[in-house]
Amino acid sequence: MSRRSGILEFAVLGLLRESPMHGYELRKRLNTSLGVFRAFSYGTLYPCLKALVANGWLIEETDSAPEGASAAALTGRRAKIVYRLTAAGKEHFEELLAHSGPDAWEDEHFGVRFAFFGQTSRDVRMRVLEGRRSRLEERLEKMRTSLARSRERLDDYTLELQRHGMESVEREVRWLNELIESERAGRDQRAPGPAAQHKNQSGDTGGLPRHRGGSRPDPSDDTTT
Amino acid sequence: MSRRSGILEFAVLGLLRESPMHGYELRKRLNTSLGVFRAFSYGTLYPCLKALVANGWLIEETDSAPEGASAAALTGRRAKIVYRLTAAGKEHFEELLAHSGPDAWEDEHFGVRFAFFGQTSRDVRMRVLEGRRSRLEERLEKMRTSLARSRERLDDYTLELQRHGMESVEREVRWLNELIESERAGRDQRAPGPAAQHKNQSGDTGGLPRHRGGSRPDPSDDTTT
DNA sequence: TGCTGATGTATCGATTCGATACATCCAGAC
DNA sequence: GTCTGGATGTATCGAATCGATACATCAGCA
Repeated sequence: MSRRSGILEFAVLGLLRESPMHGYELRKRLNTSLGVFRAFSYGTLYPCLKALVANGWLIEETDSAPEGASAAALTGRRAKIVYRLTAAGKEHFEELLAHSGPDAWEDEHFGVRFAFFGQTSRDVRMRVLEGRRSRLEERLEKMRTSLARSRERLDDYTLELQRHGMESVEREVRWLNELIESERAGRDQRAPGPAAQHKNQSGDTGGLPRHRGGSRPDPSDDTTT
Repeated sequence: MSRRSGILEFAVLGLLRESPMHGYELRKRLNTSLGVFRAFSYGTLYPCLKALVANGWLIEETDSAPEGASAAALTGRRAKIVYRLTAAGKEHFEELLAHSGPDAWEDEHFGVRFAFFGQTSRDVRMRVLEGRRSRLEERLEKMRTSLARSRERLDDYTLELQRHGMESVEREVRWLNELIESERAGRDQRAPGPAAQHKNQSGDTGGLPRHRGGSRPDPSDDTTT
């Protein structure tokens, strides 16, 4: 259960909180709804689901008898497992939501955390946003240093690569600034309550930092895996 | 030797073409000079180096006797292996450079390919740039579709995540457009020759697409691994 | 003197990927 | 009518990769 699967677990719990789902659908959601960030494979998802069930956070229901009442057991229907969040699972997810430790703003986690900001308390949101920002600023600093050190021996294309990379990070920081700003502005004004549906009021709230970048393996790509 | 190691091989060969290096330095370069894209671990790099040596594309030289002439073998000095490109290796790299197949514009490859554009022929550059662009446009299309399908049931933060993701990709496309533009403009005007040092002439050439996004595991992060 | 941190090579277990097998169902072509 | 392709759906396996760590040398510096 390394860095990665931690966030998978979080995402699965979060998605199932909304409604029970099949593994298949879960994977699709993971790779589209949750922002362009990461394509988890079945080889990762199914073991994760099993682990969550073993922990008592999920239960699996075989959705038998889709039509006729008796047809169910008769035909020896295919498995079709629907995963549902248990009370314990919900509680566990709530705990995870409340964490705002450093890894919440690492690349692998931030996008998913952000996707569930709707059910995250305002102060945790703030901490994560600010943590993310300082993380990126550190990164920028390092990029600047290393660029300064090596500028001379680099050719144009490499330089352009560097420049563009930095610009992207800078853009992301600006974004975070807007988001933080708008969180500050909205203070005590809007309840942090779960799943607020305030539908993009006036301007727009700001923006979210592109998680793993605007380019990833193409989550919506239905390469079976 | 899956998708990934293919590009590692390419990058290693390319870096060693410039000058021989230790594995350690190689890794550093991989994670900084080559743009913010990917942190390869030693567990991947060293096996890769061995494979390249086995193929005859590299030779390893133990850089003995750093100071005194005889001190070398005496103390049983530490290994310190310098990798150097062989003629065969150089030839192989040249071949790789000439390829412009679909995977050249996949996320994992594009950044590295771009970093070596200095020694890539103009038409290959064009093909890769255009391939990349259409790849991203496909992606955008899918994102739009999936967003349209699910817009209603998504909360603000999720929506914002989507929006930002798309915007990043759009930005990247614009970038590619500028790059393609400027490649077209410079046609027959500047020799495609290796490592052109035309130092960012007037405006700027355009930009390169952020490879794995403006945010990656932090290549310059000296977490030993 | 001894400490710390950069340089440097190397490996190992755990995780994750990518491909694939297999099965069901439906819609549209023929 | 039935056949075929594609979406849905569960599941596993070998290979690739990661992340951590061990180990060793050397420079600076307190």
